[in-house]
Amino acid sequence: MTAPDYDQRIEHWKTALHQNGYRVTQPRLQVIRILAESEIPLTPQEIYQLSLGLDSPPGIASVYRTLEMLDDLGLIQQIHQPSGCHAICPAVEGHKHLLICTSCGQMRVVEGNEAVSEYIRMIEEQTGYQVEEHLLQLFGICQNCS
Amino acid sequence: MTAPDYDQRIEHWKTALHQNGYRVTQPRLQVIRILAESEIPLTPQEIYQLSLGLDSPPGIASVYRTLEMLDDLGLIQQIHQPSGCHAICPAVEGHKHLLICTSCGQMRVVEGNEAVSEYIRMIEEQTGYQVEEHLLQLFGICQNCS
DNA sequence: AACCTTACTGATAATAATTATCATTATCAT
DNA sequence: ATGATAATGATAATTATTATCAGTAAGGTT
Repeated sequence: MTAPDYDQRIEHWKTALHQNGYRVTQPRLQVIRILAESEIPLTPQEIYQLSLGLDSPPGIASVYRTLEMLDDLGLIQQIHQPSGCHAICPAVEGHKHLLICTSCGQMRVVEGNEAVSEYIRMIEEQTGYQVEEHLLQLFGICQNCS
Repeated sequence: MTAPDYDQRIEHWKTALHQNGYRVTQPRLQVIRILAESEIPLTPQEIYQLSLGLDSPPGIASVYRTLEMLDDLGLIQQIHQPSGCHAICPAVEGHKHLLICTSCGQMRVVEGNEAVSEYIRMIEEQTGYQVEEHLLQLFGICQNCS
């Protein structure tokens, strides 16, 4: 993610806090910066460990509280990896999916596709289910690592 | 899942244990039966709770040990739900996906599709990633619940 | 710019989930 | 039936997450 994108995301998140009646506090900003800056998904514990390098780092409880708030606002999402399930990254909006390198962990957002939507509609017809949500994540080796 | 399928799966799993040098013990069989029998994904703790209804139920440690073994053998897989990430079900082989009812939890296996494979190949070309694995799970409301 | 309300914080206790330890037991090849 | 040993149960240790509460800081108001 380039610098302007990065700053823009942070501004967007700060605005979202404001508009929802949350205060923009130092601990929250520290967690937000770590998340927005990272190119790989992070666990709550990893975020906490990274924060320890900062001046007056947040307590572990505030890390969890901030993540819960960001999740309520839909600003982050969980990554579900074969190796573990509590890594977190900025939420992917709309019809997009995550592509994650199993070697270096780098993540990349890719566009969804009409073919996938079509597949889901077909499954709905076949099964009678109303599909409300889908989880599609791709794992592989990125160009750097191969 | 019909009764013959159920028995067949248990026989298959027992054979797999044998062929990989694992002993077919009572605690393992108890966990295997609970998993094969269930129509919904179960957490380790739920499996343990269910086992308490049996004669001489396995210890919690054996439940975890059995799940680790079954996972190593590729016989089970984890379900990644928005609400939590440690539910377990028998592994889906080949190009199939899981469809899970967010109301009653019932799961159903659906066939994959050439369109999905095509989408993944397109992403590979666009990004230079070699996609080795993908996670596609659909969540919705089943016919019974709607 | 100082004040005031109260949402938020850090420290830590409590809870829950998972893993490690080890003496005893049960599996299964012989 | 026997013996080697993989596996077990009980429980301690570890790790992750959530709850509690007195003190603090954000930010609207004056």
